[in-house]
Amino acid sequence: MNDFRLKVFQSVARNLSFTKAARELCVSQPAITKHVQELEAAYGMRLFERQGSRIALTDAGRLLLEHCEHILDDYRHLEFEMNLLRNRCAGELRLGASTTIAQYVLPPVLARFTRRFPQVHLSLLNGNSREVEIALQEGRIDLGLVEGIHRQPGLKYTPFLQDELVAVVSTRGKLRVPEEIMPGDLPRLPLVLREKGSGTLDVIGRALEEHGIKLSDLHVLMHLGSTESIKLFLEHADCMGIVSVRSISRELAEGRLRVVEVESMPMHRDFCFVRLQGQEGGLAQTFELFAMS
Amino acid sequence: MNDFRLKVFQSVARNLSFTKAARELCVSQPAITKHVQELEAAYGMRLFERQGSRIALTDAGRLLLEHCEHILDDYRHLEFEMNLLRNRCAGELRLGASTTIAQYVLPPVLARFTRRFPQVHLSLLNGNSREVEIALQEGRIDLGLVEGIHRQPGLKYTPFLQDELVAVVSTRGKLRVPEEIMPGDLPRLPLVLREKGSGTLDVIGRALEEHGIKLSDLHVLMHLGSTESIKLFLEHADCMGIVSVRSISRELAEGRLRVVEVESMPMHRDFCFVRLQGQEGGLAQTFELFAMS
DNA sequence: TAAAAATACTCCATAGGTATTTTAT
DNA sequence: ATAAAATACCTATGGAGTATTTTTA
Repeated sequence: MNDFRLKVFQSVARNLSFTKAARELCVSQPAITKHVQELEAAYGMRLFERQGSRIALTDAGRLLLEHCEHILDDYRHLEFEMNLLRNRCAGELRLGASTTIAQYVLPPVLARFTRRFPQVHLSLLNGNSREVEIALQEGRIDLGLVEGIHRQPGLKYTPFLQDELVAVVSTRGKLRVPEEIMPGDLPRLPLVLREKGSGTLDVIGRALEEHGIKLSDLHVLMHLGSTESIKLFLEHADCMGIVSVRSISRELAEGRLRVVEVESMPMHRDFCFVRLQGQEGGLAQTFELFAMS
Repeated sequence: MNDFRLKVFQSVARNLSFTKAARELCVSQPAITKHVQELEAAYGMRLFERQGSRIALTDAGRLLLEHCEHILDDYRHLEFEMNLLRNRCAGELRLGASTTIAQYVLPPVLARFTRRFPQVHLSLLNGNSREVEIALQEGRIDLGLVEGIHRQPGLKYTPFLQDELVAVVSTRGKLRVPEEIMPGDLPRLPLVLREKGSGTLDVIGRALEEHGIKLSDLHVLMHLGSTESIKLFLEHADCMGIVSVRSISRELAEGRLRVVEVESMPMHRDFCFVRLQGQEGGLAQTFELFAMS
């Protein structure tokens, strides 16, 4: 058995898609197929029910997934502790992250990290995915956190978290929008989105394309440079925004915003760590493993 | 990472010898060296202190060993449960085991197994290693347990337990023997050993050879056909026996026998499972995994 | 000098890729 | 017709072997 094979299985099981797993793990789809087939051969049982393109876990698959999570956790702990032993866990760690991650994901992680490793001096560069990758290549940062869409050669990506963009409206405005809408309804609605060049708009663009809609078809009232601006704007205007779920947990909890489901148009993205290829170990890896647990 | 690599490391760490690990896992010694080197490269740290031929675990090695045991346990559980899911866990399982194993190791395991799987009908064939292997090849048994010395082609061995032969004398006899003796002292002592052709005598023979002593140099009072006979004989005669530690736990606890250490002459042997190659899965594997946990 | 580990080399199995076909919606 | 999974085929790397050298007790 080999741990990458387990990671492949885990990814397929979580995404319920060979293709998505391939994207997430940066390998080809046939490679995924083969790994799963090898596993199925090894255990002499099917792990997925293939009903055409729909796949579902079998009992054996569910059992494997449980153990899988456990074993992969163990591996992570092992890596982490070996890393602690190797490094002196002091010095500087220069991070770079794209906007959503830097604003909504990292703060609690950074707090936890500095509490655990007070000797490490952290810095955080803010920029879009491209800028973060360039900073990495120029040696201005040690570890990047980006939306893993465009894979640059020479960089090594490892999956971190999943993110979902959702349409939201104010609960107090006068805009009449049902709980669920169809992608075709979007062009008729007044929208506030992030600016061109942002990862967020990219994801929206690609999701629309799947339904034959172009960004230019939309009725975009305004492009704003940050999610915070959009959220605040929404509370004072009768329009709809599309933002990361991770940015609106408080607003949802307090009932100031509500999600409008766009039927069969998931706006999914993966957050990844990025490092220079061959830069194994060191504080960067310590941080990665710490953030994952 | 790959689980066989971890098994290699575990075996080296337990035996504190690359060569012994190679024997235990049925691979060449250079293969072991390479695996350890790969691990050391991966973690960027030495796992073993090499003081010439003596090796010892480093801090990193100790840490890895801990995690290793844990991860390999997980793998075993996984295999076991996948096995339960695949098999109906009923039917017949025909075991074969060589004497020491059948008498001193298996009984509690068999009891535990039938409690857990009452639907399985167990049978146990008794014989020396060679006989067990022949029974396997002739399809008369499904799984063998032998002293893994002579590797037959077409059979697949997996390590089970380690065993040690020790010299013992009665605590009540008149034989004067110090706590520790040298191998050279053995020919002068009256001995009771197992019969020719037994695995036990084989091991003793090879251990003696290491010190340039032949079996025929010994003063063997008697060759007996079972360990039980030897133990009972010792309690009524002033001589020394050489038997498996696994056979004398009660006698040691009750103070009827005592161990005489033979300086720098370990009489070590590995117990292995044996199966026909390509006979993966099934009740045999269920039993193997059950016995290991 | 003998025993253990390391190195050198050769060979094959496997993992990964691209291109293509099959299948189900 | 389209999108996902499976298959075919090729290549390169890594793991295993044998033979040999190095090291140290």
